[in-house]
Amino acid sequence: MFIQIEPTSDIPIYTQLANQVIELIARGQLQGGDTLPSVRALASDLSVNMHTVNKSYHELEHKGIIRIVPKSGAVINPIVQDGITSDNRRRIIEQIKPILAESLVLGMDPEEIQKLVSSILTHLKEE
Amino acid sequence: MFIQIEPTSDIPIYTQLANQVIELIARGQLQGGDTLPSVRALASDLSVNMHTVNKSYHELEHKGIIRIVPKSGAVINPIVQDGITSDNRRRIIEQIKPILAESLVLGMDPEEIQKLVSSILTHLKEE
DNA sequence: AGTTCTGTTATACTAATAATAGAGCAGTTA
DNA sequence: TAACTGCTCTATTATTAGTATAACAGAACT
Repeated sequence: MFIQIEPTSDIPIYTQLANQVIELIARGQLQGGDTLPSVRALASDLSVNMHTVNKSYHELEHKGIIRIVPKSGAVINPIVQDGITSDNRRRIIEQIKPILAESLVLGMDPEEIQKLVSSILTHLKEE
Repeated sequence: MFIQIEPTSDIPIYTQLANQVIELIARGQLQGGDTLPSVRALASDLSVNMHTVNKSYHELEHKGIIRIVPKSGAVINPIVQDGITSDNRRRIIEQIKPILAESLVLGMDPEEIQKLVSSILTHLKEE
């Protein structure tokens, strides 16, 4: 588990943690069926409070990315093959639209944005 | 000014406001040189506190999208033609990467994501 | 000139969130 | 059995979001 937290960031710790877990899954370094460390173990590892890790795991569960088995552990769900939920799709659009609008206003043209997205996607897929 | 605030949203009011101004600019409904309403006027219009609007304007100024002329008003900067700042580009990447990773993990393939981005971009440019 | 409007600043308060801390419960696992 | 697990409860601290009111000084307008 290669996770690094920046305590001084303006991004909440539990969000940083959830994002990095998602990236690890996208990269294939974590796969469906793999288990995440226990909240206590990871908290100790990152020098962070147990409840912060717990909140992060529940956020991942709420997004449908892991499932938490009480008294046992957190397991990563296999990547869905039959497309994305319409709910999740709506959430993605709501998140990405303001960023795309900002990119346009800051002087990027649509082609440049497409290239940037493509570059990030391939960079995520590879190691 | 067609701006609508959802007070119950989990997105802060000043962020909602800044995002909608950015979208208006991206759509061309607001152009470089146009002035934004005074903080008091817009606050009264949206039934929101003056300081909330003020914070929103300063966020837009910090992003380089408007400039605030003290004792006068807030003016929209012309869209930069000679590309985006490397700083702004880095900020965009940091914001968009976790969303793209989440899209992948939730079952979208890269082509589908590209199409979605393209669709949002054209939808922003029109009307 | 004088009034109004402007962004700005300061202070104060409430509510919600982020993060930490410690204790305990009950089921799982070795 | 003993250690570990997620979970819950309570508590505290710090920060943020939003509202509220007041005052200042420059700009704009009549």
